[in-house]
Amino acid sequence: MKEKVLKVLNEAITNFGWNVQFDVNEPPSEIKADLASNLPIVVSKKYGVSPEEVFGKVKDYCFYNFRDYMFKELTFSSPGFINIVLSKVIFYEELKQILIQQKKYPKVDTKDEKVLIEFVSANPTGPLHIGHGRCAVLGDVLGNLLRKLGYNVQKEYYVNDRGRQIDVLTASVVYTLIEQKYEIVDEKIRLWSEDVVKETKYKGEYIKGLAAKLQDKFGKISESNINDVKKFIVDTIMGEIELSLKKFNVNFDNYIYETSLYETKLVDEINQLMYQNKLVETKDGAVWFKSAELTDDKDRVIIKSTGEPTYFFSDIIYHYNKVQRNFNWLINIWGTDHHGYVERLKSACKVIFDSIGKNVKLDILLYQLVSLIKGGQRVAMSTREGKFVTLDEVIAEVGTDVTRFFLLTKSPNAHLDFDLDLAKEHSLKNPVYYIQYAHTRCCGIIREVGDIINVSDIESHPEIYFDLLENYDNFTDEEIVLIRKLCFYKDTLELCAGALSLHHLCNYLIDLARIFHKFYERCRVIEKSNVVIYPRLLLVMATKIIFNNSLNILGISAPERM
RNA sequence: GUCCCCGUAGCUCAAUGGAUAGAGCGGUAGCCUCCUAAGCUACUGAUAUGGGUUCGAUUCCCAUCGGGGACACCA
Repeated sequence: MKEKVLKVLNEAITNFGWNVQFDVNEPPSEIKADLASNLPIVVSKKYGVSPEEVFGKVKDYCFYNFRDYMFKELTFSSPGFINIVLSKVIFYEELKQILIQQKKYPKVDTKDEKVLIEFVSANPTGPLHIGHGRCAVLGDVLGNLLRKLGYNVQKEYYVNDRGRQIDVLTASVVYTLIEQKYEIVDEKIRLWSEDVVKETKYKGEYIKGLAAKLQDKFGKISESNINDVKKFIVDTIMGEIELSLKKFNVNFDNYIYETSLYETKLVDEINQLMYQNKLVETKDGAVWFKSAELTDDKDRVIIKSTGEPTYFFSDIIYHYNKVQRNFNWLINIWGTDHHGYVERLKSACKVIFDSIGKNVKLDILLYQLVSLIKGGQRVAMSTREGKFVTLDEVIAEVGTDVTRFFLLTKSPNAHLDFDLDLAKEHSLKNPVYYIQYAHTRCCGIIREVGDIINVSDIESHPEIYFDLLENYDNFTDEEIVLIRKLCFYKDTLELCAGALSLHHLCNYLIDLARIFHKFYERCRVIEKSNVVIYPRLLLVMATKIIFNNSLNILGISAPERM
């Protein structure tokens, strides 16, 4: 809707030789217009023409070319806004598309970009907690949205299954086993694990569970099978993580393991690229990436003096690997605790992608961490210390729909306090139920109407009934507000895609639900004499479609009854 | 010390530089002979502080105060 108006207004100013950036937005509620634009004042500023004059010219142009089809009324308000009342034709046009396309609405052109969204990627060292949940839902829903808007999207989880943390994890589990059954572990491994846990170890309850499983699976643990033990521990934890994600209705297309990157030729290729382009140097027995020459404040190690690659090196390989798979829009979703790492990776990727002549967009989306409040106290979460409330526990307490919605309504940039007690108490009064209830009311009406007329007829051939809509002249305020809101659905999706955040859609839905509940109170579809008012029925059907489609993007259920 | 995010109603959060700052929860008072009252209506109530830029600032800039986070040959 906005897009169409924007296009016409742009055409108008181009016609007069002006070229400016301006907005088209919904005006404040006290202004009786569908859309408003700051175009007059913006042009006035740049070209020294009075806003009134700009308005006059634009109005004439719009009315001459698009009256009836698009504009009903254009008015000026100071200091330089143009208020737009749209013709009902354009609203009906959109409404018809909703009814015809149904689940497929809004149909869009296929986009060229091949998108890879990498998110969660929590280290396989323990269960997911609520912070991972936020990341999971942000990525999952962003993927759904971009898919809906015509992009080819893959959702990927990157598993860091090597490095020191895996050693510490393995040692922690083995050490726990030693405490219970000393003789199961060979001396060499015993000494190794005791040495590692002296410094740091994982302390959660789940470590004991893993130790028990280890005993069942291996019987005896020695140097010869320690790598299998590591793999078993990682696989077991990843199995749990995948289960949690599934319960949370988060779906990944692919899991990629860090170790698998080292089994390919990528490492040699990257090394060659780096040396060829003089991006690295050897110093103190380690290999350094010369990032200080880029945007970093100092150089960074990629191969330690022990010969072990660092996480940074793995990440360079991983991103190279993404591009090798022909993705050209990479979106990473990270916790804000990684913000210092953003520029480093971006600049490294840029030089490497440039050197192989690939044009790739890399967006790194940071979300603020979630603080869990329990008993009025902030709970510091630490996987290593075993202090956390798992995602599973939260879901069990308040449910998937409520948790997802709670995590999505807030802008990723906002700190988030998840008060577990409050969430439990409020789960029955959650806004998500307000939205779902509006949907069930749509279903209820359609069900009742079904007793009087054949509804599936209308659903399969809505175009036959459009005349009834167009010839219905006495729409009430509630109906007009509802129609307008439905027609702005697509704009909301575009807004979310532009901002890479779905909270706008959540707010839109709360708004739509309120508008629909009001409509429900004021505008009966079935009159007492069992007469069905068709235009209203079509509105209800369109509303139901919008609720369904958007809840589907959010991964939240749309129940028929509650 | 350097860097990043945030500070809006009693609480949890909205508001791509726009017009009289919006919701939900809570509180107060009403509304079911009628498509589910998990609803509707009315009232209640907020931009941390001080400057600046702008026709216009919750939004941008500077300072102050407060909260969270990051600054490894960890991942």
